[in-house]
Amino acid sequence: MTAASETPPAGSGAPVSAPALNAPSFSPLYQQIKTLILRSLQSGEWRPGEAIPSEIDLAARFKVSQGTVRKAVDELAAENLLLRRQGKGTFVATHAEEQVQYRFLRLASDPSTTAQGSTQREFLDCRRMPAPADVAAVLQLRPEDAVVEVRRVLHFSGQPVVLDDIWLPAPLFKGLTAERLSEYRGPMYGLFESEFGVRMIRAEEKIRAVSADETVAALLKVAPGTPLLSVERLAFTYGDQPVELRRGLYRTDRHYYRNELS
Amino acid sequence: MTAASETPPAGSGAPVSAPALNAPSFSPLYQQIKTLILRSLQSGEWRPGEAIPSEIDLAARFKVSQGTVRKAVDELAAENLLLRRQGKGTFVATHAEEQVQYRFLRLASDPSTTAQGSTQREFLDCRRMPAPADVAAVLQLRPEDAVVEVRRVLHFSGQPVVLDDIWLPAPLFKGLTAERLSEYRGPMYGLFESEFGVRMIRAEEKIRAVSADETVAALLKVAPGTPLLSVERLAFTYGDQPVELRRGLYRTDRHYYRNELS
DNA sequence: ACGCATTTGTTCGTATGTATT
DNA sequence: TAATACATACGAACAAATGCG
Repeated sequence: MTAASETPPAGSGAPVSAPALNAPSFSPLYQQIKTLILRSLQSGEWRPGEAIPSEIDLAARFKVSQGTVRKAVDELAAENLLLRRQGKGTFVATHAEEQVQYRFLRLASDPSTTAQGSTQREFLDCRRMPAPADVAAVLQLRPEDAVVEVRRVLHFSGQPVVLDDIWLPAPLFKGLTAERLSEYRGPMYGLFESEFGVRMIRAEEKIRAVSADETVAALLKVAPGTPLLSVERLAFTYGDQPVELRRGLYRTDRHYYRNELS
Repeated sequence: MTAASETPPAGSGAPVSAPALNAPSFSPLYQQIKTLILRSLQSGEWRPGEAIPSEIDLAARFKVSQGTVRKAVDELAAENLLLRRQGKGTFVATHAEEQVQYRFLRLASDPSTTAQGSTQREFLDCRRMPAPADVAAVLQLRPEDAVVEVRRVLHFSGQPVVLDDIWLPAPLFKGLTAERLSEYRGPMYGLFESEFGVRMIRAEEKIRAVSADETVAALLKVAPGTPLLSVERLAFTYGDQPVELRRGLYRTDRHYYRNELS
């Protein structure tokens, strides 16, 4: 991998990679710059919510043109890792201090019913334990590794709507307690960012329909057997590293999961 | 709306819009070009699967630089309306002849079970009828307007998995019959493109969990009361015009609805 | 209130690289 | 090999939004 800072291209559009090798590991300059920016994000050089250096500064730093930096930043912004604001700068994406809370929550409320009342969070449990086999598998842990297990309920307009069971690799979240979760104002991923330095940048969800069992029914205040949406989310940080497994059960009598296709 | 072909910008970056009006209807050049390309797509000047003119040709036609055309095309490609292929050209997106069939179907199969067997479609019904009130509302029709109602079942590896009820504005789909649907090889939206000139470019889905009633249970071969995924899709053509309402019920015992968050 | 500096956004032009036919 | 088309990269200038003095 030819570092751009090592081999500044000569005035014209000279190729950057070693021309000897015919193919396997070539990538355009802007992709290399993108990787370097990503590395700085991952290393914590710039923190969530902060501005990164201006395009001109980055161009000088990497010894490339502003346009090349621009294309790299464009892609990172398209992936929601960066946020561009004209006249102000380019900022590291964050789950905290965001206009719309819950960047990853795709729940919307029925128009016929409640006009988005307040949202409360209720933490039922937060304990350290050995990873269950299935959890360990998807989080790429060994079975004996410890995880933090969290159970919580989200209420909208006073009604329980979401029951979440969450598993996190314990080493990354030392000191996480129900108290800290309850005290924190704002989304859980915001807490993870600021207190534990773990940034969720992407997630995959698998959605199914299931029946409420007795326990779940009591927590969500529905009749046993009520159909619920099962949302299994695997969330990733930089480098496609899975750092959270979340199994959610959603009441969909007054809410629905919205999705856009294109 | 200042047409770019009317007022070619002077050598430097001169403003294009009438400077008298202080605000409401200004847009960057590339956005105007994007609108013009969109108009040509909508008018059918280029058909799905076909190549549009080269960037250089478009630049000459609209009297702008290649870079400006490029930015317009980039956005249309990002919205999946166009498809760029290096060395070959830029093509109008299509639902037919696509590597992955069913561009809009987010169903994936459990790894533990079947290795993606063949998919069969079974059309149970296709009739013309007055639009039900709720259907008319979301399709922006008057209650007396006619719609085509289609009911079908999708089978994967021989098992019924999806039951779809579909409503289409009848005037746009004259001559649509169960026979034509059955005969056509490939996705339904491919048929709509080639036979009726209706192109689905975007859709919104609302997902809930529901119980199978007697009728549905029989069709999907599950026990009554089985939880099913309810997927209500509203599909749009150019200009954000809704042209299809689809209510799907998915068995999620061997499949799941997958979604990516970022 | 005004203007200035900073930063991203837009637009042009040119040249070269890579993929396809 | 040559022609064509998209992809990358540079440079330059001006526009628009923001914040500060």
